Amino acid sequence: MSSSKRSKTAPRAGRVKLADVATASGVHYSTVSRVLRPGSKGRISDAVAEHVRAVARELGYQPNSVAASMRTNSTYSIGLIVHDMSDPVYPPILTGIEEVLSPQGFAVLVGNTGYDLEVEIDVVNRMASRLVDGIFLATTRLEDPIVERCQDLDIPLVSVLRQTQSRDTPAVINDCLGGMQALTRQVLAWGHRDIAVILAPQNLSTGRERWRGISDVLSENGMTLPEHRIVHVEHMSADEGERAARTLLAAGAPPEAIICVNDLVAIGAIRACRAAGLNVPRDIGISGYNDIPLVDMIDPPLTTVRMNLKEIGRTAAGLMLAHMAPDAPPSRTVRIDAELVLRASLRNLNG
Amino acid sequence: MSSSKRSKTAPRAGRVKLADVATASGVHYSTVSRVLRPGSKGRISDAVAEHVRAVARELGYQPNSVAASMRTNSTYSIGLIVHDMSDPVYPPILTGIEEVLSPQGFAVLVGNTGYDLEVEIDVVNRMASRLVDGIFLATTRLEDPIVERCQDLDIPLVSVLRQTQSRDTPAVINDCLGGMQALTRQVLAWGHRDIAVILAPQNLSTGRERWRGISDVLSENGMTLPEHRIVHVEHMSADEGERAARTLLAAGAPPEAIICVNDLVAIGAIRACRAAGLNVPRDIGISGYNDIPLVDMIDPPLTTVRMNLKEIGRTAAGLMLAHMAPDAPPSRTVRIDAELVLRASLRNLNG
DNA sequence: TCTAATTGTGCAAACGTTTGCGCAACGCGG
DNA sequence: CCGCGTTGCGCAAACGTTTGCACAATTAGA
Repeated sequence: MSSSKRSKTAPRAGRVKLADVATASGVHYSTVSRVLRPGSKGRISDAVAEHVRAVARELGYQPNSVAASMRTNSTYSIGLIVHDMSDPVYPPILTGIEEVLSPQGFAVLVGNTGYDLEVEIDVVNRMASRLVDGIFLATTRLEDPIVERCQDLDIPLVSVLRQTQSRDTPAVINDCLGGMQALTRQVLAWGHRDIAVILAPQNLSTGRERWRGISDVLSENGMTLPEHRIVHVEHMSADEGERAARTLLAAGAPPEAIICVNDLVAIGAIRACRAAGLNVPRDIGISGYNDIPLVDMIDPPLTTVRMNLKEIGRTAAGLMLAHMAPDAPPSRTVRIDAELVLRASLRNLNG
Repeated sequence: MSSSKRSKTAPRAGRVKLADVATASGVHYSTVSRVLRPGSKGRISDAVAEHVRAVARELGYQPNSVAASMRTNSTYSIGLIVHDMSDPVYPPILTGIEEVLSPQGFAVLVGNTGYDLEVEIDVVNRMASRLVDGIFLATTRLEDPIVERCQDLDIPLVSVLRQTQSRDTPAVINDCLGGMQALTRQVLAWGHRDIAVILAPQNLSTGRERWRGISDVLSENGMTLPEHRIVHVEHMSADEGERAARTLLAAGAPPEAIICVNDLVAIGAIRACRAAGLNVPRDIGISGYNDIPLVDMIDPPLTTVRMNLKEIGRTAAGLMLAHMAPDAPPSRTVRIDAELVLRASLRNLNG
C-alpha cells in the first residue's frame, strides 16, 4: 500500500513541524506557533501572520496535537463509557455529543465495559492515562465507584441517562418519573387492573425512578402489586426480558398487561408471550420505554415513552463544556422531557 | 463536585509521575520506566523491579501516555470514520473492533461525517493531528480522496464494509455479490418475475456488487430490468428508501417484489407500500440486506441477508494490527460470508 | 528631541516520557 | 591477579509544542 514503512519510533517520514514552517518563512518557530494558534498571547503583525499562514498552507503543515497536549496538559479528547455500543440507546447520544463537541475540536473516545465493573475501572484508568479532558458516564449506578474514581482523579464527569444518589455529579437524564407515571395512568385508564412489571435493578436511578412512577400511580389508585407480578432483569436486554416474562407467565394466569422497564425488555417480553401462545395485544398488553428505532414497525407497534436521546447527548455536551471551564458552575441535573407514545401493543380494554 | 479546580495549563494537582516514583524508591527515573514498561531494553534486577513496582502501586502511579506518545510517536489510538453512528450497521462493528483492540491497549476514536465529504476530510486531518496509529474507514468510495489522503499521510488504513476500485487497501467486506445472488435466486425461485430494485450509489463497492449480484442472476435467467423498475437512493436510510419506493410505485403498476439494497431502505419501502395501500407480502414482496436488529420482529418480518457485522469488526481489527506492524503484509481483501435469511416479507408465489 | 509606552519578534524552558550510551561492579577462566 | 564478558543502573538527549520573558524597534506624548 503506502510507499514508506516507518519504524515504530521514527516520526512519519517528512512530517512537517513548526520549525520547518519557521525556517521556510524566515521567522522563529515561536512566531509560527503564535500565528497558527488562535488565542495566543503575543501580538503578531498582519504581514508576518499572512506570510506564515501561506507558507504553512503550502507545506501542508498539520499541528502535532500530542506535543501540544504535552505542553498544555489538555488533550481535547473526551471519553464516553457505555456498556455496549450495540445497545440502540447509545448511538444517538454519541451523535448528539459529537454534534456539539466536534466543532469545538474535541474527539470522542468510546469505551465499552461489557457490563463488567473490572473492565469499567480499567477503561477509566486508561482514559485517565490518556489525559482525557472529561468523561461521559452512561453506566452510572446510584452509588458508583467509577464516579468516585473520577472525582479522585479530578476528571470532569457528566452522567448521562442516569444520576447518582447524592446528585453531586452533573447529569442529563430523562424524566423517568413523569414518563412512567403518564404511561401507567394510560394503562389504568384503558381498564387494565391485573398488571405486571419487569423492572431494572434498583441500584440504578432509571430503575428506581421508573418503578416509582409506576407504583406512585398505582397507589394513587389504591392498588398494589402482588409479589408474583414483579420481576427484575439484571441488564436491560431482549434476552433478559424474554426470560423475565417467562418467569412472570409461569407464576399463574397471565396478567392483563406487562409494563417493561425499556423497549428491549419489552421486545423480549413480546417474544415470550408469543411463545406462550398469547396474542399481543389481544390477550396481553405490553409497553416499553425509550422509543428506540424500529419499535414503531414491529408487530405489534410498541407503546412506549419517547426520550429524546440525541438531545440528551447535546445537552450533556453543553454541560461538559461548562464543567471543564475553570469557573465550573455547581453540579446540576438536567431533565429532558419524556413523551408518551401510544401504539398498538397496548389496547383499550374499555373500547 | 471535585475539590480542587485546576487551571487549563496546570497539571492535575499531585499527579504522580515517573520522577516521583523514582525518588520514592531511590532509583533513577529511567529505571522506573524500564521496570514499568513491558518490553523495555535495559535489564533490571528482580529485587529492584519488585521494589519499584510496589512503590508505584503505593503511590498510585498512572503513566502519562501523552508523554509516552510524544517520545514513541505512537498513540495507541485508532480512528473509526462512519457516516453516522446511529445507523445500526456500525455499532456492532465498533463492538467487534473494541473487542480485539481494547485488550491490546488501543483506544478507538469515533468520527461522524454526517455524509459530508468536507467534514470527512476535516475528521481525517484532525485524526492525523492526533497521530492516530491507524484509521478504519467505513465510508469508502470506489475512488476515494480520503483513502488517498491517508496514504499521503502514511496512516495505516483498513476499509470496512466497502472496498476501493484499485483494491490497494486492506479491507474487510461482506460477500455482497454472493449474498445478493442467493437472494435473487430465491426471489426467482419463488416465482417473482416483475421485479424492481432500489439501489445504492454505484460509486460504492457495496452498491455496485449488490447490483451485480442481482443483475448476474437475472441475466442468467434471460431477464433484464426495464428502466422504470430501477431506482437509486443517495444514502441508505429509511426515509430515502420510502421516497425511492414511492417513485417506483408512481411509475406504473406495482412490481411483484422490490429488492432493496439494505434493511433501512427496505423498511422505508415497506412504509411506502403500505401508504400506497399495498399489503406486504401479499401484494408485493420486499427484501433487505444486513439483518440489523429488530428486522425479525417488524411487520412483516424482513427477508434479508445476514452479514456478521461483529465478525467484520474483529477481522478488521486483526488486519489493522497486522498492517500497523513494521513488516506489514501486502494489502488483501477479506470477505466475510453472507447468509440468506428468509422471512415473511417475501412469499412464495408458487406456494 | 527625549522619554515612555507600545508593538512585534526571538529565546529558551518546560511538559513526562523512552532509550542509546557509558560505566561501575561483578563473576570467571586462565 | 589480570583481562574480559555480563549484568544493572544512571545520564541526558530527544520528541514538538506553548508561553513567560527579554528586548529591539517603532510610535506617541511632552
